[in-house]
Amino acid sequence: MSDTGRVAHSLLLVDDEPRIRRVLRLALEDEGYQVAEAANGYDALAALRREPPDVVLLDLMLPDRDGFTVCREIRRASDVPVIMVTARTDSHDVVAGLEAGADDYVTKPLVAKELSARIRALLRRVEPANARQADLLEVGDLRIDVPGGEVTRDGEALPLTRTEFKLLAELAGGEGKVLSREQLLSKVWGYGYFGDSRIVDVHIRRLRLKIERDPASPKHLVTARGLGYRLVS
Amino acid sequence: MSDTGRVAHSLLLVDDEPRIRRVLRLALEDEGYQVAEAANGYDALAALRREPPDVVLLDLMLPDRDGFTVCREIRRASDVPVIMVTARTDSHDVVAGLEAGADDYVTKPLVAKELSARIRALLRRVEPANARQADLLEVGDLRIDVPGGEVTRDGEALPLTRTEFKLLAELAGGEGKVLSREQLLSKVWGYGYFGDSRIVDVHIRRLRLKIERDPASPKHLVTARGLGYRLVS
DNA sequence: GCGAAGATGACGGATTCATGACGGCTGTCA
DNA sequence: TGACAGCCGTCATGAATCCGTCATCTTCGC
Repeated sequence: MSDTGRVAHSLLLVDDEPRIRRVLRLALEDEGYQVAEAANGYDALAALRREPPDVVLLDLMLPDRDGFTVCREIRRASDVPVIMVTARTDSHDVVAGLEAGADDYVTKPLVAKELSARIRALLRRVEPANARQADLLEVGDLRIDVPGGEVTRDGEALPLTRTEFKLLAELAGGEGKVLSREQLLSKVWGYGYFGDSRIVDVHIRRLRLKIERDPASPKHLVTARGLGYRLVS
Repeated sequence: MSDTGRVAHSLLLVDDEPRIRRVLRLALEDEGYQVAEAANGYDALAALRREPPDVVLLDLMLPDRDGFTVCREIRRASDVPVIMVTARTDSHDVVAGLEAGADDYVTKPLVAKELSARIRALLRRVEPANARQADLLEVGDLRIDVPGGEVTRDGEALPLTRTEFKLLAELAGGEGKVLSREQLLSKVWGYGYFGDSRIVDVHIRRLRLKIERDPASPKHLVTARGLGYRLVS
């Protein structure tokens, strides 16, 4: 899979103590997360509506209503992953928190690395379900269905080979930017490839024969002389 | 994989201490789970292969290899939910366990109710993904009745064997996506199948002979050369 | 017009898949 | 229990096609 363009995961940190929020925020940002904050249940629900995060970290003791209730209210409208973060270690609270719909329950004082690992574990479980839709690229009149391994024009499938497809998908992911032969080689052929970089030219040509209406004067798959190739709409 | 919708969830309990296994088993059966046991990593992997449970409870200290390794080996072939259950409370171990692919990490001595709640929370997260397989799939003129184990065309039942049916159902569930031989092997033949992946080709062919009007030029069960197969309408 | 970079067409080796055949295993039925 | 049919995994073979390389031609920028 191409790790290209991986954005930082976003967290919503719900806790009434500014000092704890600050500590946690710094630690989590350090782990590479993008952190938003809320000081009470009301703000949390508002923030959730406004901009759904990837994971919610929810303290149990909040000024307006307790964390269990907030969690249940979140669940009424959303499947967002929720981790309870609280000082209450009693087993009954753990059960109550999980029953309220939380995915995990960790107790303060907490170790940032552990919290981060739990967030990652949860994301690992949740991500695939979310990623299900994203992979449809469109360039000009081409539709590139990455998981389907298929390119269509006017609903008609184009018979691309594996290498051609990977090459096209890579160029399409570059959003019109010029990609050098070396970049394409390493992404499509893999890092260990030591052959002639002219191989790119040949496959570019084969691609053009299939996706360009007039392969002799390409409109989409354009040469950037001395630099590489790029795909434009 | 719950072929069986509303039957009790099954757990695989991996721990080398018979006493602990007994206590846990009783507690978990009390909570309504169906519990299988394994005393070491080797047995665990074998049991997993034989009959995949809904959740694996994995002790860290095993006689043959440590739980981290076992977990990684499980992950190499399966997405089954794993909860580490261990006496080691050190935060480094928690992180290592989660990094090895576990979904949760709980420490002994443990409270049955809490463990049960964590299992439920995990299942809640995982089930929808499994349940996504609709009961009745339609592809082209085929109707695939998954729980009924039957495929009909024009109201007429096609005599598929078990393997053929599972293969077809898996492909139909993929919604036109390309599924690699490895994916199909692990889903249809199950975790840990080590035979030749050409077995997929052979069954694809047998399927084609039964579902395609012209098996020599398949319209539905299409080859994605170098990638795998996919089912299109 | 010249040199460099890219385009083009052809070719043989290497992959990859389709196909048919075979033997072992299992469950069934007498 | 023994015969039998059906299913499954393995294999050998042959065909399709994909891929990397090369030689040559064309185009572009100066």
